[in-house]
Order: sequence, then structure tokens, then C-alpha cells
Amino acid sequence: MKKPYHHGNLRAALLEAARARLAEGAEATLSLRDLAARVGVSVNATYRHFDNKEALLMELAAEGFDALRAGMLGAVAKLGTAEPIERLHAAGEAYVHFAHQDRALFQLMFGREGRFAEYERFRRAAETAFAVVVEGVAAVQEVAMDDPSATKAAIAAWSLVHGFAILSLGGYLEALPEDRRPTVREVVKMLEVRLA
Amino acid sequence: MKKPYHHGNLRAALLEAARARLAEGAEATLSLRDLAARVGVSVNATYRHFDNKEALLMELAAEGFDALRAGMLGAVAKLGTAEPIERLHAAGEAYVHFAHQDRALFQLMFGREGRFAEYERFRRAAETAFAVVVEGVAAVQEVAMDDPSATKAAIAAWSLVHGFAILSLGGYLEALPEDRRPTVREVVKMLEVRLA
DNA sequence: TGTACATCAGTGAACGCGCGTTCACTGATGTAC
DNA sequence: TGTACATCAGTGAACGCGCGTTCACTGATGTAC
Repeated sequence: MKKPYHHGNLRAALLEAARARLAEGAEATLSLRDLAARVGVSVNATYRHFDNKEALLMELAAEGFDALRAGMLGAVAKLGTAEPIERLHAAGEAYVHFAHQDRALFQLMFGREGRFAEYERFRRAAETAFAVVVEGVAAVQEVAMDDPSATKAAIAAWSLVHGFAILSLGGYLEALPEDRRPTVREVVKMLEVRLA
Repeated sequence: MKKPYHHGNLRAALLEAARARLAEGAEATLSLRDLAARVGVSVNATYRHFDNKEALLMELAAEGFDALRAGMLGAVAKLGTAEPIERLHAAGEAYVHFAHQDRALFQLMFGREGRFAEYERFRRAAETAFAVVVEGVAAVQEVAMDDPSATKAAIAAWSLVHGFAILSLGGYLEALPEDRRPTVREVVKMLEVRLA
């Protein structure tokens, strides 16, 4: 008589296994069967905790935004009291750092062309992460967080670091000789524009 | 006796069919079998023209860069003689426009995390498109095209428009009320920074 | 002009695979009386 | 304290699917002599 799975939270265990697989860079081949096997459970048990595969992936992506937010906040906090613009730079660097640290997860978060956007859970997580940038920009501009100009500039800032992350992840910069590749810091400094 | 395929260039016909599929937004489900069926040929015939599926996708992506380049050049040319910075803005707008016009193709070009980068054909196409941006930036900065600062600023410029394209494609901007969403033009104007 | 042969671009059948999902089930645990 | 029953979290087997790729083949076309 095989022991059934009884180590507590299967949902968490599946997500953990999925994160491990992503860390191995196996985004494309992530399958429910494989995750279940890794946790030591039958495939069908996964359906007790997630509606379907998409729901599991969505949760993964949403938690990715939570982690991204935490990463940015942590980097800013480490600065202590500093000029707002420097805090914003630190957040930008943390963003690119996160993308490199968790390539596959990052791809999952953004690569689905908004297919996850229909999930409330996902939208909330993404917005909360974005709020960190808006706040940083508002501080630089010395306006309230709900000032339209802060939101707009935050989108531009997000675009800049996001684009850079994608390009470097994709190896598009490697074609360039080293001395012509901008560093994260150099790119992030472009943020000074229009904001200060 | 079935007539074999004799309409000329099967290779071109397959790519054409693939482009049509992408236009329908079927990136994820693009299959050799399906393409062959659409052209009216057996699956195996495709192997006469492409080593494998990956090679076909790579060609598609490479041609995407050719089209992107053409799109940017066309937009710039339409301006006639204008300030360098305005020409750069036009290129940036054309970039975002291309992304929206050919969503799925755009995803294919950048979504593979550099898996295509091993193909010479692909690298060449990407570099040639990038050169348009470098040239535009160099004109603004009034330096030679091979000046390192032009390359660096071009990467930053590319990052900005690329990131914005991804975010808007992913629907991340739709969460924002209309009056807080920056237009393409507003984002592209951030390019003035550090360049002028 | 005719013949022998190589090459080329297709064909149909099959292989092996892993996938998401559904079905009917079982055994342990919790609860009401 | 004991019993009946509902609920819950698993199980194993199976379905049906479409996929990329390989195999051995065929018929048309081009070329050398």
C-alpha cells in the first residue's frame, strides 16, 4: 500500500517544483505531469489545487511580480536615505537584476501577451509592482503619486529598464564589442531625463 | 494520380503561409503539418526546404527584422529633410507601430531568448535593423557611427521603445485610465535626453 | 535524335512521444447525534 | 463512546490528440555521350 502524499501543502509544493524547473530554464517544457512526478503525486492530484495548467502558470507569474516588487523595495531600502533619483536608479537596477536572476520566470511574466491579464490575482500583483516605480518617479518629480505625469513617466521608466532587460536576456547585446555595451547603470541613468 | 505541387517556390509559399498564420495570432500553434496542409503539400516536403521547424521559424524571424528595418527607414524617409532628433523619433514610432502591426511575428523575433542567435542569417538581420538606430543616434549626437557613445545611446533608445512595445502589447497599459497612459510620441520623446 | 543515368522534389505510412484532461474509484478524516 | 455519513485529497487507467521526424518510395526533369 503506497503512502499517499501527506507532507502538508501540495499546492505550495507544486509551485515550488515549478519554480525549480523554471530555474533550470525549462519554461517551454514545463508540464503538469512532470511537476506532479517531482512532488511524488499523481497528475490528477494537481487538479485538486489548480483549475488547470494555465491557472498554475498564472499563479507562478503573479508571485513573480510579488518577488519583483520585493526586490525593488529591498534595493531601495538598502540605500537608506538618498536622493529620490538615486532611489529610482536602484529600483531600475534591481529590475534588471531580477530579470537576469530569474530569466524563465521573467519570460513567463511578460511573454504571454496579456493572456494572464484576465485574472484578477495577476493584475493586482502586476499593479502593485508597478506602484513602486510610480512612487519613485513621483518623489523625483515632487508631485503626488496620483499625478498623471508621474504615471506617464513611470511607464516610460518601466519601458526603458524592461526593454534593456529583454535585449540583454536575448543576447542581442553580445553581438557588440564590450566597450560599446552600456552597463545597467548607464541605461538606468537615462531615467534622469524629463523626470528631474 | 494526384498532381504534385508545382506552383513554383514552395519555400516561399511555406513562409507566406506561416506569416498568414502569425497574422491570425497563432504563434503558439504554428506547426509544420498545418503549414504544409495549407500550401497543399505533404509534411515531408517541407524538409526539402528547411532543415527542421526551428530553421523555418528562424527565417521568419530574420525576415521580420528586415521588415522592421524597412519600416523604420520608410518612416524616416517620409519626413524628408528634418532635424535628426525628429528623424529618430519617427524611427521609434515606426518601431512600436511594427510591433502592434505584427504582434505575433514581433514576439517570435524576441521571445526565443536568443535561441536564434546562433544562426548567422538571424544575427545579420538583427544587426542591420539595429544599425538604423545607431545611425539615427549618431546624427543627433553629431558623432561618427562607430563612436561608442552612439552605440550605447542606441541601445538605450532601442530599450525604451522595445520595452514600451512589449508593455502595451501585453495589455499592461490597459489597466491605467486613458489620461495617464503616455502616447507613443510621449515615450519616444524621452529619447531627447542624453542624446541632444 | 536516342538512350542511360543522376538528381531533384515530391509522396504516403509510420514511429514514438508527451501532453492536458476526464472518469470512476478509495481510504482517511471530520462531524452530528 | 459508538455509529452513520459526508467530505476531502488522493489514486490508476484511459482518452484522444497533434506533433516533429524518419523511412523507403516514385515520377518528372536535366545532362552526357
